[in-house]
Amino acid sequence: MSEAHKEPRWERRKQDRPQELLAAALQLFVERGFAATRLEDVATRAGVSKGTLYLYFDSKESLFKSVVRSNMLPLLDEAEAMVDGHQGSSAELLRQLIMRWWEAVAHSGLCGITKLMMAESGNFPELARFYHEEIIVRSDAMMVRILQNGMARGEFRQVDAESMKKVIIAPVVMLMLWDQSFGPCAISPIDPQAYLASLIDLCIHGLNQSHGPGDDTQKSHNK
Amino acid sequence: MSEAHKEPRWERRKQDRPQELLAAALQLFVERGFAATRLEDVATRAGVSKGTLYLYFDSKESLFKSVVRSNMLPLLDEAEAMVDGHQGSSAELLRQLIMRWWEAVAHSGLCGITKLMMAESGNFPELARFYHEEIIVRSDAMMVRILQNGMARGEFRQVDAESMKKVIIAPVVMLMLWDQSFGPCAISPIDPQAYLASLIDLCIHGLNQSHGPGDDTQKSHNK
Amino acid sequence: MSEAHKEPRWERRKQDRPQELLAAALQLFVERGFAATRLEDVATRAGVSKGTLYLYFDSKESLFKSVVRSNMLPLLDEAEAMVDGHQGSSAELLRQLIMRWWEAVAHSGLCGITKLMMAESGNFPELARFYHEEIIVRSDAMMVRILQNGMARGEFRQVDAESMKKVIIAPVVMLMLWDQSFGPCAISPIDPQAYLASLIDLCIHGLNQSHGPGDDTQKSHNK
Amino acid sequence: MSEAHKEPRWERRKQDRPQELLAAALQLFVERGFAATRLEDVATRAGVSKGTLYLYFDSKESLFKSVVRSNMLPLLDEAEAMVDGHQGSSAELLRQLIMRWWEAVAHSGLCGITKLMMAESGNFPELARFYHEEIIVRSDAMMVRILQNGMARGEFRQVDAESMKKVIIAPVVMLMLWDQSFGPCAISPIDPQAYLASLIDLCIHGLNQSHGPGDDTQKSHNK
DNA sequence: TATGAATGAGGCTTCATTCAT
DNA sequence: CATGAATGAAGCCTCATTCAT
Repeated sequence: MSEAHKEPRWERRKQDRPQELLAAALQLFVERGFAATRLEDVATRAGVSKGTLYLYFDSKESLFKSVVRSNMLPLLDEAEAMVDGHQGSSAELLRQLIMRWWEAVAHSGLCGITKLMMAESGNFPELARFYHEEIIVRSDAMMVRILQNGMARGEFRQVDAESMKKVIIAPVVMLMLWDQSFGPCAISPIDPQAYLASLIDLCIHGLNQSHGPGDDTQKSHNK
Repeated sequence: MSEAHKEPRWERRKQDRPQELLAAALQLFVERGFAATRLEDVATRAGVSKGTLYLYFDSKESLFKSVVRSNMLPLLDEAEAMVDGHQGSSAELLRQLIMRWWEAVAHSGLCGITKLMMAESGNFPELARFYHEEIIVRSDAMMVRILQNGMARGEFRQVDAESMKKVIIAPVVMLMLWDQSFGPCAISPIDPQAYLASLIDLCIHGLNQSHGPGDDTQKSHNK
Repeated sequence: MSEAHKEPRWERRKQDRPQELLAAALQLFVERGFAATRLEDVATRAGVSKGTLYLYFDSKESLFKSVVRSNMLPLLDEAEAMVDGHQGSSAELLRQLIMRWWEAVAHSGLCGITKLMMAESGNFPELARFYHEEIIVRSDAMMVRILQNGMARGEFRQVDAESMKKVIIAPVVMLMLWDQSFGPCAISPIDPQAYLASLIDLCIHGLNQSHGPGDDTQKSHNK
Repeated sequence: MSEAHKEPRWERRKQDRPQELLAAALQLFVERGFAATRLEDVATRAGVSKGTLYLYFDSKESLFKSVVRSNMLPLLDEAEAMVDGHQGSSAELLRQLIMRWWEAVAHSGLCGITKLMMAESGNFPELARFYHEEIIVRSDAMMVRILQNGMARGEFRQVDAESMKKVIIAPVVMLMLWDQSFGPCAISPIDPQAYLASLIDLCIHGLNQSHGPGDDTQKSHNK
C-alpha cells in the first residue's frame, strides 16, 4: 500500500513503451510506407495515446529513423558471428549462411525494414547512407569473404567475387521483399524452402571447381 | 503546299500532354513514393498548371495507375517476342534475354516502376494484383519455358524450374531496384555489365548438364 | 451556294442562344441552387461550349440575375391584366385568379424562380429587393385590391386585408414550392386541383359575409 | 469540499462543442445555403479552428445532416404532445396549435431549417426523404387528426381533410420562410401576430359548421 | 462567333504536433 | 507520465474565368 514499490506489471509496461511503439511503427511503416502511416494508428496499435508518442520520439521522422536503426544492427551482428565461427567446406558454409540467415530474418522485422529502406531511401538520404554502410556493406563483405576463401582453398573456381557476391545475395533479398510486397496477392505463393534449395543448388553447381570435359559452351560467353 | 495545312506546334503539344504528365509523374512517384509526391510538382515538371492535370486524369490514384500500366506492358510484349523468336541454344537464349532485358529496361521507366510497385503494393491491392498478373506471372512463365526447354533438349540438368525461375530472375530485379534506391548513395557503384556477366556465368555453370565424375557435392544438400 | 443568305436554321439558332442558355440555367439553378450549379453543365445542356456562355453573359452572377429577371416580369403582367379585366363577383374573381394563376404558372419557370429566390435571397440582396418589389409587392397589391373591393361591395366581411392577403397567397406559393422541393420525394403527391379547390373553399367560406340563411354563394363553386 | 473535484470551465466547454458547432452551422447554412457556407466560417463562429470541426463531424455533409436532424425532432415531439393532451373545442385546438407552434419555432432554428431543406432537398435526396417522413408527414397527420376530429364532433363542416391540411399548414410554413428570405428586405415587414390572427380567423370562419344563428364561439378568438 | 485547353484561387479534408489538464 | 482536445499548415480537387486559335 505504500508507494515504495509499485505494481511490477505496470512498471514493466512503462519500460517497454518505446519498444512497443517501435514495434507498432515498424509494422505500419512496412505495410503502408512512411508518408501513409499515421502516428495515431501507431499509438493506437501500441495501446497508448497520440500524445504519449511524443514523450519518446521527437517527430515522425525521428521515430522512423529509430525504427530502422533499432531493427538492423542486432541481426547483422548475429550473422557475422556465424560466419566467423564456421568450420567446414565453403559450400557448406554458404548453404548454412543462407539457410540460417533466412531463419533468423524470416519472422523478424528485417524483411520489412529492407522493403522500407528500398521505398524510402529517396526521401531519407542520410538514413539510406547509414543503412548502406551498416547493413549492405557488411553483408557484402561477408559474402565476399566466403567466396574468396572458397577460391583460395580450391573449392570454388575463379569468379569475380565483387560482382558475384551481389548476384548471390540478390535472391535472398528478393525473398525478403516478396513477403512484404506481392506475397499477399500471389496466387501460388513462394515456398521459401524450395526456393532457397534452388538457390543453393545453383550456387554450388555454379561455383563448383571441377567440371568434366566438354563443357566448352560457356567459354564463349565468358569472353 | 508546305504551309497549306499548317501543323501548329501547339497542336502537337496538346496531343502530348498525357505523355508528358505520365513521364513527369513517373519520375516523381519513383523518386518520392506515391504519398510524398505532390500533384503540383508533377504538373510543374510537365510544364503545366495543377488544374491541367485533371483534364487528363481523374485523380492522383488514377494518374498513378496510368503510370504503372502505360510503362509496363510494352516491355513485356517485347521480351516475350524475343523468347518466341529465338533460335539457338538455351544457354544463349538465357544470356540474350538477360542482357537485352537490361538494355531495354535500363533507360526506361521500368526500373522505377518495379521499385514503385514494391513500395506501394500494400496501398493499392488492386493495382498490385494487376501488376502481379500482367508482369510477374508473365515474366515467370517466360523463364520457366526457357528452363524446361533447356532440360527437354538435354542442355540443362534437371532442376526444379518453378523455384529456379524466381532465383534467376531475382538478381535482375535487384539490379533494377538498386538503381532506384541505394545506387545513388553507394560508394562503389555496381557495374551492371560485370554484375550481369556474373549472373549469366553462375547460371550457365549452375545449370550445365555435363559434369565430370565425382560431382558428389549435391548429395550433401539433400542430406 | 453564294454566301448572301446562310442556312436559316443556323441563323435562328444563333439568335436563340441566349434564350437556350437562360432556359438551361434556370433548370439547373432551380434544381441545385446557385453555388452547386456548374457553368459547364449549363453550357452542355444548352448545347454549346463553356466559352460560348461568356459571349452572352459576363459572369455566373450575371447569368443568374438574367435568369431571374427574364423569367419574372412577363408572368406578372399577364396576371395583372387578368385582374384588371375581370367582371363578376369578388368570390368568382378570387376563384378565377387562383385557378388561372396556377394554370399559367404551373409549367412555367416561375415555380422554380420562386424557390430559387427563396434559397438565394440571402446571397443576392440586391436581386432579392428587385424580386420583392417587382413580384411580391405587385402580387400582394393584386390580392389586396380583390379583398378590399369585395369588402366594399359587401360581398366579403370585414377582415384585415393587409394580413389576409398574405395568408391567402401563401398556399398558392407553397404549391409552387412543393413542386420544386419535396414533390419528387413525396409518396402521396399533392393533387393541385383538389388542393386549390380546398383553398378556394376555405377562402370563400371564410370570407363570406352572410352567415345567416341564404348564403347561396357557395353553390356556384360546386357548380 | 468546494474545490475538491473542481468542475473546470474547460470541461464544460468540451461537452458543448458539438452544440456550439451545430448552432454556428445552422446560422450560416440558413444564411448562405449549403454550398456557399465555408467550414472555416462555421468553425470561427463557434470559436474553434477548422480542424476541430472534424473531431465532431465527419464531413461538411455530415454536419449538414446533423444540423437538420438535431433541430427538427424535438419540436415535432412537443407539438404532437400538445395535440394529444388537448382538451376543449377543435377550433381552440387549432388556434392554440398554430400560435404555440409559432412561438416555439420563431426563435428556434426551425424556421431556417425549413428554408434550408426547401433549398437543398434537390442536393440531398436522402436527407429530403428523411425530412419528409419525419417532419412533413407527421405535421400533416397532426393537422388531419384535428380536422377529422372536428368534423366527427360536428364542430367543423365536412371538408376534404387531405387537401385542407396542406392549405392550412401552408401559411404557417410561409411565415417561417418569409423570415428567412424576403423578410429582411421587405419595406413593410409582416406582423406575425396579425398574420396568424388572420389565418386563424379565416380557418375558423371557413371551417365553421353552423351558419345559422348562435355560432358565437369564434367571436372570442377574434378579440 | 465558337471552341476547349489552360489557369489558379479557393474550399474540403487530413494529420503531425502542441499543450492544458 | 499520460491524455486527447485543439491547432493550422499543406495537399487534393473543383470550377469560374480567360484566351489562342
